[in-house]
Amino acid sequence: MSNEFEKQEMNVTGEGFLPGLAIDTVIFGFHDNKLKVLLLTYKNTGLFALPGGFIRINEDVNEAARRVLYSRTGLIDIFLDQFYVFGDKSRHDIAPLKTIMQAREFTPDDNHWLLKRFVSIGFYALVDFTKAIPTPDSISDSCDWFELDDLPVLMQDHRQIIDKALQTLQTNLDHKLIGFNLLSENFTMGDLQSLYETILNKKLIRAAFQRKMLSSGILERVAKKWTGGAHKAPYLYRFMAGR
Amino acid sequence: MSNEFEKQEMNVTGEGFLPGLAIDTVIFGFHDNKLKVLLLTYKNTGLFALPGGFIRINEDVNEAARRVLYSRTGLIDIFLDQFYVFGDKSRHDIAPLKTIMQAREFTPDDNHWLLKRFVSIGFYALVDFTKAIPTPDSISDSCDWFELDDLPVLMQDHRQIIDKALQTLQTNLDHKLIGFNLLSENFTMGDLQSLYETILNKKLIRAAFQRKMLSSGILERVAKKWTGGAHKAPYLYRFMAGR
DNA sequence: GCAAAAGTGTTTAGGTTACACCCATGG
DNA sequence: CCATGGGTGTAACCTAAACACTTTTGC
Repeated sequence: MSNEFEKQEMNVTGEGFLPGLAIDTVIFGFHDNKLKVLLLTYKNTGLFALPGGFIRINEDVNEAARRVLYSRTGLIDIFLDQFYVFGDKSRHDIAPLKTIMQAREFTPDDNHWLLKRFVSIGFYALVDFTKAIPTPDSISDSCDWFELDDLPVLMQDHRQIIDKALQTLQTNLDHKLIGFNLLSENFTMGDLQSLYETILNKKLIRAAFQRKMLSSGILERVAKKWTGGAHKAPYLYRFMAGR
Repeated sequence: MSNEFEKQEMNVTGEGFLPGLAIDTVIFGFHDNKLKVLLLTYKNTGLFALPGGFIRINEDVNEAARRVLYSRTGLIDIFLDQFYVFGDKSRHDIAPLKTIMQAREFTPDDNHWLLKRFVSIGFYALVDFTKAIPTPDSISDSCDWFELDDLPVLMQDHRQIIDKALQTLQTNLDHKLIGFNLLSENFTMGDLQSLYETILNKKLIRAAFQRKMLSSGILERVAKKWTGGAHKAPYLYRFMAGR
């Protein structure tokens, strides 16, 4: 179903899309106690990039971002938010784009629409790592998770976009209580704490963390317990639907 | 000096500007214990709008916003921040634009660049009311302060833009300590408190407010005192340069 | 039994609220 | 001298930090 979009993304005129405007999404996942982001890889070029896309003529900007998120992960109803517009003229850098196109046997004209200056609206998304199905787009070879503290060199200003997204996530984590979106439906308090510790990059006090979370009233204790380790079985918690 | 821009803003092709992309600025001021915003007025049309503008081909988006702010107020080095991108397709509403143009004896073609769909980047600015010199742009008749709780009907989605800007201001007021930008260089604690009360729309406890502000360490007490009322002379405070 | 992780109780510290009191000033 | 607004002191209150203790489980 996304074939139709993808064909359009590669068309020669850029017709059907708002000109000069793009979306870049920083898709965060959490696995093995590591924060990860989803990157597109271009195998024959050594280039890495954030998933992104363009806005269709008859589409809301936020809708376009959801479409990008869906087509890279297969997920809907996911936490997704704008965080910044990247609009410096200095970000205009056509070399990597030319490389990518040429690696696909396509030599673009110098005023090909993709080589024009773009202003990009940055979005960040929080997804359940186990549920996302990374899917490359029409001009990339693969789409994979990369650890946030072990990122490859990224094209254009995509590294700054990730940094700014992480900052936003850090400042909103407490305030908006959005961490759950990175975990599976049921999780232990330990899972949640190590998620927080990873995002904020600092140790938290176990007892204090537990009480703060419980007193916030948004966690529901699921009666079931865990099976596994050589220690007391932790409760499982769930984000309460009733806000 | 802004003549050059303004001529361009009215040109027929939109040449020199990024297509389909605009800036809208919510410029906040504070006077007589009222929060105000700067609006452009179109006298022969009954239309009101936020100051806005376009981004020049060779200009950063944030630069463009500073240029708009400068050309409407004469102010530089002002608090100015992005807060949201308004990109719904439903905001495309050409009727008011046609009205404005026709009121200026200009009947645009239906595919005039100004009548195309625009995505707008919302900025909010905090200015010293006494220092700003409201200045209309080339297509408006005047530029004036309006009380936030007594706004006229605004064109397109500008009312929603203001509402979202106010929300952003409210949530950032404590966190980022940006209130000072709305006052003159020196102010009393009472001034600051009534500013906070106006923005947050609730009464604050005097003693608690004073201590919180003083303990934040960003206020410097200026030795001079106030002349005036039938009561103890309050200290004047100043925002500390040393962050 | 012991180590490890989980859950909770208790004490302490720091910040906020509420209330009180004194200060300065103009009428 | 008193009403008014400004500044600070004090105690009550609440939340968070620090620490301790108990529970559960696999080895």
